[in-house]
Amino acid sequence: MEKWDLQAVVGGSSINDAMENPQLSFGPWSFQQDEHHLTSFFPENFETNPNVLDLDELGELYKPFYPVFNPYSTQTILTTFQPVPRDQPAEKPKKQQSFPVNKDSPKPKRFSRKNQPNRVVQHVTADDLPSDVWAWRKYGQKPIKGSPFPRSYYRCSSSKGCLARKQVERSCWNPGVFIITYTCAEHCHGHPTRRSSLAGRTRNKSLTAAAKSVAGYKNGANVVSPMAMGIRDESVEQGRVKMDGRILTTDIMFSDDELVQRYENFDEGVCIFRADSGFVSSTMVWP
DNA sequence: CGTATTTGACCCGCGC
DNA sequence: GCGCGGGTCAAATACG
Repeated sequence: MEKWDLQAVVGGSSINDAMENPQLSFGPWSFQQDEHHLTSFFPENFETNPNVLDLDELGELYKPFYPVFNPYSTQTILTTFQPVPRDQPAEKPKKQQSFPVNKDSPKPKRFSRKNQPNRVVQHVTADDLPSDVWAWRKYGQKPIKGSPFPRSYYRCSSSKGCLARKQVERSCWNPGVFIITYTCAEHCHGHPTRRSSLAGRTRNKSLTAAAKSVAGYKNGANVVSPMAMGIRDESVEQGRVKMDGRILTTDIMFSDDELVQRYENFDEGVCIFRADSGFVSSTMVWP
C-alpha cells in the first residue's frame, strides 16, 4: 500500500460541497509517525474503496496532500503542517559560517532546506493576513522561481534572541490566498501584549509592508481573529467545534504533537476528499 | 533620531 | 566541482 508523505500544500473547499461527494469519503484512518513527526496518513479502506483510483490520480498530481481545517469559510482558509521528511540523512558536519560570529549574540543556525525544524504552513486570505499576535520585522524579499510573486521574509521582533521566522508569499494558483510558512515556529518568549505586538509593526496608520503587497487589501488593517487576540473558546482550543450536530475541525495551527494526536483520535467519522479547480481538500468530520 | 523597510550582495545547500 | 536557487545580511533609505 502506498503511503503518502505530508509535504505539499493544497487548497480546500466548503464542507457542504464536499459532503455532496460521498464517494470520495474514506475512513477510519491509519497513520504513521516517526519519533517526532506525523509522516503519513491514509484511509484503512484505501485498497478496497472502488473510488481509490480517483484519489490515486489526485495523489499523482498533488501528492502528498494535507487536511483542510476550515469548512466554514466561503473563502478557502486552511491550516496545515509540514513535517520533516521521513528519511532524514545523518547530519553532516556544518561548515563554519563565513560571516563574523559575535560570541555575545550568535547568529541563528542555518538549517538544511529539507530539515527545517518545526515548519508550519498556513494559507490565509488577505483579510486574515494581519491577524498575527506576534510582531514581525521584514528582513528580506526574494523572487521565487515559478511564481510571479516574491516571497517576503520576516523574523520575530518581539524578543531579541527569538529565532521564530515566517515567510509570506502569494499563491500562484490563487492570488487571493497567501501562503505563510513559519519556521522555528516556537517563540522563546510569551505572547506580546496587544500594545507591544502593535508597537514596531506599524510605521504609521498606513499599511504594513505585507499588507501593501496585497492588491485590494482592505483598509481595516486591524482585523484580528479571536485566536490572535488570545480569546480561546474551549471547543476551539480542542480543535473542534459543533455545527449542525456534527463536530468539525477548525482553522487552528497545530504543533507536531497536536497534529499527531488529532489523527490518533480520529478513529471515527470520515475524512472527505475533494478535487476542485486544481486543489485537493479534505475535511474531517466526527460523528 | 530611532526604527522599519528596501534591496543588492553574499552565503550555502542541493542537484546534476 | 559547478551552478542554481533560496535564505540571510547589512547598508541605504523611508518614515514618524
